[in-house]
Amino acid sequence: MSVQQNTASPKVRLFDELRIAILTLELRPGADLDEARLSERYGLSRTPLREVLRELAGEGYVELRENRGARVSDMSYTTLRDFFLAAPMIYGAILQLAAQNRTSQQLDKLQQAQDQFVAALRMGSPVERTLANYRFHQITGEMAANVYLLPSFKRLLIDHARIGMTFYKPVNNEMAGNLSKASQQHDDLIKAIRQRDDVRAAELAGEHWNLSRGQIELFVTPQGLEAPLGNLSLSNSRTA
Amino acid sequence: MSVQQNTASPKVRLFDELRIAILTLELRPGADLDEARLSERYGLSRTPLREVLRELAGEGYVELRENRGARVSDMSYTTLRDFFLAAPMIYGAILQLAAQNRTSQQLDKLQQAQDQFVAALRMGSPVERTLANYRFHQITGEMAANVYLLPSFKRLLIDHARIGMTFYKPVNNEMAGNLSKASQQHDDLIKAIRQRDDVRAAELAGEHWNLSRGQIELFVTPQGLEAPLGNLSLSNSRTA
DNA sequence: TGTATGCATTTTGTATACAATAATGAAATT
DNA sequence: AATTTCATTATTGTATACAAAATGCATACA
Repeated sequence: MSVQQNTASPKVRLFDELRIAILTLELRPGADLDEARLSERYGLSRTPLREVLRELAGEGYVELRENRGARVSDMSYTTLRDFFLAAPMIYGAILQLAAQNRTSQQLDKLQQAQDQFVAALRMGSPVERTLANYRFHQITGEMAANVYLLPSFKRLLIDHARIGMTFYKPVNNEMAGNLSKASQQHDDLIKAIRQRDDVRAAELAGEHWNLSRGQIELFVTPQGLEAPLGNLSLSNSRTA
Repeated sequence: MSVQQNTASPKVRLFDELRIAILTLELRPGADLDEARLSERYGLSRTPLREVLRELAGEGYVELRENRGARVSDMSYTTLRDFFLAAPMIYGAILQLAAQNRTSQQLDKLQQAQDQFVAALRMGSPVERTLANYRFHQITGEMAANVYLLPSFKRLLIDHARIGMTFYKPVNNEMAGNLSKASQQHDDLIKAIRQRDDVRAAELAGEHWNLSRGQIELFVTPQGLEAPLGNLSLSNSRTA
């Protein structure tokens, strides 16, 4: 991870730590955010804390309810459906624009993010992997640099990270293989973006998305268990 | 306009009035928002005022700069280009989803908004026309009800209103005709949405967008003046 | 037993005072 | 005369105190 970070103001620190905690599900969707508790924990009075909560709400991390405090943005099967509808379109557009508009500095940053992603795949925790992947796509958003697309893109990235934390635990070989495929696709994306090949970038966006979707579906609709119903509880039926 | 509105809390009132003022260019892009002045004007202390500014920033109405106050979100030719890129895609998606998901109550609201739009066309000011059009499309956004698309859609609506205020002043017959065409397209959209015909709705979205784009282009690239260069300043050359 | 009512507690919302930072302008130096 | 420096002023950021609203709980009642 990067070195200096402690110079940031307490407000920025609070903002970032809450963001990370939400992205990594350390703060669960729907969790209540108590102002008094948070302000004490971060050594900040409630006034700036409330401002931070509003800024987080603006980006979709939390939801504010009048006279009833803030909570971490919820995720239901409805939002999962919304996600599946919106993500391919927005990701495609962002990556296409990224290929058109990227600067060479941004390209370097993207490569660094990918290096961290690879490192996280090899020996990192799910949290590190999720954050590295988040960072990779965040940079493509910066490259695209379209003020009208970014709000939705950022919102998608938040929940993609959270969905990933839920569903991307590789329990079998197929899932583990998917992760290395994802890494390969990142490399291909960098190449296309470097060459300013926006058509290829959009194409890769589609492939990357399909892989991601497949991974999620492996969890949402797992292969059914094989034991016949009546026998299921035989081996360890102690109660009743 | 609607009747009761004064029951709202001063905070909500401030929020809405600022929103309207920004949408109608009463507050110009880039304009400074002084906290002290605003808080005095609305009889609200700076604490809740600052919270309102952050909420407005979250939706893209204003931009916050650390230690340097808020200003109305800027518009440049860069953002205009971004707008042209993003708008057709997002509008199409929103209207398609609106046709799929609308409730009958929402349909009624949409018809009311269209009635107000027609009224504004007949005898209203540009401000009323812009706000009625804004409201119409805002309702289609509610119908679509996709949390990931809405942030970008809302951001587009803000600047579409502001661009409209700049460019939709009908100075000739073609422009006036465009407005009645737009109204006709709204009627067609309502019909498609009522029938849950999402394909037709997406198609109409494209047509509606093309009309809007043409209107803007009429202003951005007007027909050149015809007088030859050397003679241009002859008739009223008083200085030099 | 289930439901309503009112009080006590907790939590959120607002105002004000003060601290920190940025903007302004006058004086001094080159 | 132009530019830098420094003090003054204006504006933003934060802490605290208080007001308002919501929550939880005990009691009364059907």
